Amino acid sequence: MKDHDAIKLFVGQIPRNLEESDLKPLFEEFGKIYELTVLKDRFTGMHKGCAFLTYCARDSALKAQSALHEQKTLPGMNRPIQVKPADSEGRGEDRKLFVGMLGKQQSEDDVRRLFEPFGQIEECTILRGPDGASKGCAFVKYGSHAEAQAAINSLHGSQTMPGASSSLVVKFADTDKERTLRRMHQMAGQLGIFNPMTIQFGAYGAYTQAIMQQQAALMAAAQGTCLNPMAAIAAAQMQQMAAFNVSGLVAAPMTPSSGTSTPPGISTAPVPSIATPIGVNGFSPLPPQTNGQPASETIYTNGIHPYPAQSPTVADPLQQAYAGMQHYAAYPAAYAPISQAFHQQAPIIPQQQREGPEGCNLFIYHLPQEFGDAELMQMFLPFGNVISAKVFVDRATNQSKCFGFVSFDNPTSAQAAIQAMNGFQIGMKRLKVQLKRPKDANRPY
DNA sequence: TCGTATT
Repeated sequence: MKDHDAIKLFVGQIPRNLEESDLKPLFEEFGKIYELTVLKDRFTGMHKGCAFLTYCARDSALKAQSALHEQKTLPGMNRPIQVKPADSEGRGEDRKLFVGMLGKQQSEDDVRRLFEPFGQIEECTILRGPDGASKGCAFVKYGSHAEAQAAINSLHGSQTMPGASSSLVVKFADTDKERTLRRMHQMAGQLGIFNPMTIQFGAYGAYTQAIMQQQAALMAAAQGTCLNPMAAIAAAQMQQMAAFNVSGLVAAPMTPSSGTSTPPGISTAPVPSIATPIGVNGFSPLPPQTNGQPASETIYTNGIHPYPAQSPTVADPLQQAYAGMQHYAAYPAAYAPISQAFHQQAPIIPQQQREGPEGCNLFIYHLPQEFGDAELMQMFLPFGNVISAKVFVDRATNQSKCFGFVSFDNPTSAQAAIQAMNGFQIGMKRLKVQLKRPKDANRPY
């Protein structure tokens, strides 16, 4: 039915209105298709904009890749179609071996001779330092996974090379992903990033700062437009609260039981309170509401507001902002268990809609590294009804790329958000908030 | 630095 060495292709940048039957003709011209599957969300059935494609013949896949990959843009897409081997195919890593515990004086030829009996060697590289001295290890790539496996079976631990401290190591080389992960862990070790305490405080700190400054921006806007004594009073009150909150949050110990012998914030003891919502669910770090105001409901549905749209009036953002501030002020560790339970029950509602109407979609750059979709949403909620908030994430590292999109359901909210948030300082950076580039409307049919 | 999605 299909070649034993067939390649499964990943196809990206597919318009979400195209199904298998629409795509088939496009790909069939390169050969007989064995399987073509559009990826769908497992719960909602939502089209993910990509597909897997396997031809019966390996050659067809290669032809399709070279003819289509980055070569052609499907209607309605901004970027060219992607056609390349799926991640599951590995990047040749499944036939590449890492060889350790070689003798320092062994050459590439020596290693080749050792590995030749098990198959066709495509690549053989000794790892060397800057001075050219062997590091005692190498990469050997075979033509197939089976050959590589045979080499492992026969050679791993089979002998000890002169000058090596233990027997020969022969294993599959790390995949790119494994390498990246390893690097991340190394960096994390140096920076202490993966200490749960640190990452939570990092997120919370930046988030708090963003909220505080956001309040200031909102108040400035309110004062500027209203010239109303009440606004001035409200502003003064909120500034006071901001000061209170900052000191309360950052300086106070987070739990009564932690840190008797370590300073607050550096404790390595388990911290069940604030840590859990962010770390486990990626939810907003805001605590449960205590005052009956609606501003924080969104938090518990992972940023999706379960109620009809808030009106984008001046009063509404202020009210919400105010409610948010009270949460910070009032948040004690005692809320932790409630907060935790609440978060665990929060429904996961996948975002159905990504993009709003023209003029409603914002592009945001210079986001703090630790901001996720939820924080982005939270930050723009005061300006109107947020349809979606998406932070771009590097797929290999799961790290934010520090930019994202926010979509409102109306242009007025979008403009208000630009007014208030563009140039907004967070840490060392200033947010860049602008309308998303409109996708090219005048494409020749 | 412009909606990236890998069963």
